Amino acid sequence: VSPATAEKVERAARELRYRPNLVARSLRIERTGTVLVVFPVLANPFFAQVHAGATRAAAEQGVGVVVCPIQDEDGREPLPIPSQTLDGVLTCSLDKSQLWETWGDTPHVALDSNPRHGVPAVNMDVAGGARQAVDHLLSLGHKHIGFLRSEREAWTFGTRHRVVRDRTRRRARLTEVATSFALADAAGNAERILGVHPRPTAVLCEDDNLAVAVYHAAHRLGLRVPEDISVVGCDDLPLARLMSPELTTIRLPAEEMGAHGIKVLLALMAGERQRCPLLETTLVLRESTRAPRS
Amino acid sequence: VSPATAEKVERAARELRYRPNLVARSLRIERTGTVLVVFPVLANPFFAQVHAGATRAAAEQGVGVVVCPIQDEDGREPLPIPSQTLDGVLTCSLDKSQLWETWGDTPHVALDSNPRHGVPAVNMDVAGGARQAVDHLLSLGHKHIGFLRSEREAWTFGTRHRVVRDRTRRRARLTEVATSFALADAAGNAERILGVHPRPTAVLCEDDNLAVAVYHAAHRLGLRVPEDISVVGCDDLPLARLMSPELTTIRLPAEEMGAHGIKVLLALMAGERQRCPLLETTLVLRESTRAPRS
DNA sequence: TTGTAAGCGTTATCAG
DNA sequence: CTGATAACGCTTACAA
Repeated sequence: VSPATAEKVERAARELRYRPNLVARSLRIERTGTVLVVFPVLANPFFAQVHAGATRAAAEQGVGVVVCPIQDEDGREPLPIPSQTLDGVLTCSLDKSQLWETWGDTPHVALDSNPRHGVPAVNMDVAGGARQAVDHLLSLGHKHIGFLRSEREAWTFGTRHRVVRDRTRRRARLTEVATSFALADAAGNAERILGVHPRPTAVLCEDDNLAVAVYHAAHRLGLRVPEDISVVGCDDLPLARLMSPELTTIRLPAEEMGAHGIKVLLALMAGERQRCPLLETTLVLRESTRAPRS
Repeated sequence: VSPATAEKVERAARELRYRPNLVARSLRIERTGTVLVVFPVLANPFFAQVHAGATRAAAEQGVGVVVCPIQDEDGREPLPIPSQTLDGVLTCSLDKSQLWETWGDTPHVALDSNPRHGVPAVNMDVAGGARQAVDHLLSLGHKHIGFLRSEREAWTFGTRHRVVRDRTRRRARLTEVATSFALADAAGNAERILGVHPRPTAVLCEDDNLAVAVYHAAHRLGLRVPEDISVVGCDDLPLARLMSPELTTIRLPAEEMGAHGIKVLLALMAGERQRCPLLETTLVLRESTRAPRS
């Protein structure tokens, strides 16, 4: 374009306060440039990390990301889902296949979900992480392990549950307590698992926040971590390094999963179906685990 | 419509797997039925409550809500903002007027923000809440109050800061420490404020999470709450009732603000400008405050 | 009750 | 390099 006309056009645009109509543009080019990321709840640092990874990966391709949770923080009340004009949907930690119909045939990739649900899934090696955690406790000599697990049904929780049961079989006693992630529940259930007789010498938690509840309960019961009770968390939230003693926890590649999910989704939108490798998880050893008292 | 034709149409629709194109529909009716809610960060229960209120109020009018944070959890890295096709924008706890230009002239209401920024603002009585908290401590007889405040500039923090300074003037000594909300910072700064000589007998925190950090620091320094140090939080997160001792904190009407914000926004979209009353805040007295040792 | 046509604001194509 | 025109898929108004 000639610089002269370009200038003329730009001035006219400014004078008329011209704003391109993005809806019309989307209609014409047949894409909105936006994908939706759906989480169970908003206020969880793990999901925030997934989101950060997804958002940055999407931005690299000029795609925007908006978020929507399906529950409020108490984890009870379902929240309405926006039926929006979107290029794609990325769900995280949701197994509800009924929910997936909300978006008809818009491209959909699931993070941290059952890979057998017909939706391309990007997953972390949840089983491997759990295995490392259990093996760590067994190798320290623990013979009675508590498992403060999620009462919610989900692929992650299911696989973790299975691994913990299988791996402890004939090697240690296992005491399970199911809980919601709501703080009040977690606090009560943490006390319950520490109140079992005989008491477990170590507790495995589905989540770092639950580990906080266990610390809290231990404190109330006059037990010391890790002298009286070892604790292992999951997610490696920033919080984990600030607890005293610092929390041994399973690190999950949250950001990486978010970024990877977006790549698979964008590929899917372009018509290509990609292979999805399991993302690596590692046990981060800190101060909250040691051998049980003899 | 005749039931016969209706049936015929519906069958044809099913057979052809017809999906209405929402973009085309939006172009024609000139609205998308979606508003964007923007928060500083994702993983904060306070914002989650605001979101729940906003989402439910919007759903009542058939409007969907999507969310977007402008920072990642560390509070450092800015995240890209989706420039989307939206009917309106609700920002929460953001003062950055530059950011507001992102949405051109789409209707915009600001929550918890400076009312003098030309954008309709729905606010809580932050000043009143802070006043109650300070007065409570003064009436207990505290003569040296610590204020663990946010280092970020924002309308809320500014007003609270002003109230705390004005209200303590000539009535108590005031020791201020500014901090970010990042856990590592908070932990360090909590220790700093308790390390001051002479030590404050009470600490006021910008946020319940900061109060957790203060509890933590107190514990490390061998101080007991509230015998050695009184603590007051802000937000009344679910967490507050689970701390031991239970936290005295300023309750902010988060859900109400979200719902009210949506109402004002929808009215604005319809062309009406509404008055915005200050939403009530109350100090919730629990166990973390008492008179100082004499 | 059913069918037709115009128009929303873009982008893309094709003459001038 | 410029200007006119069709098409995206829907809603709405009006005619058959």
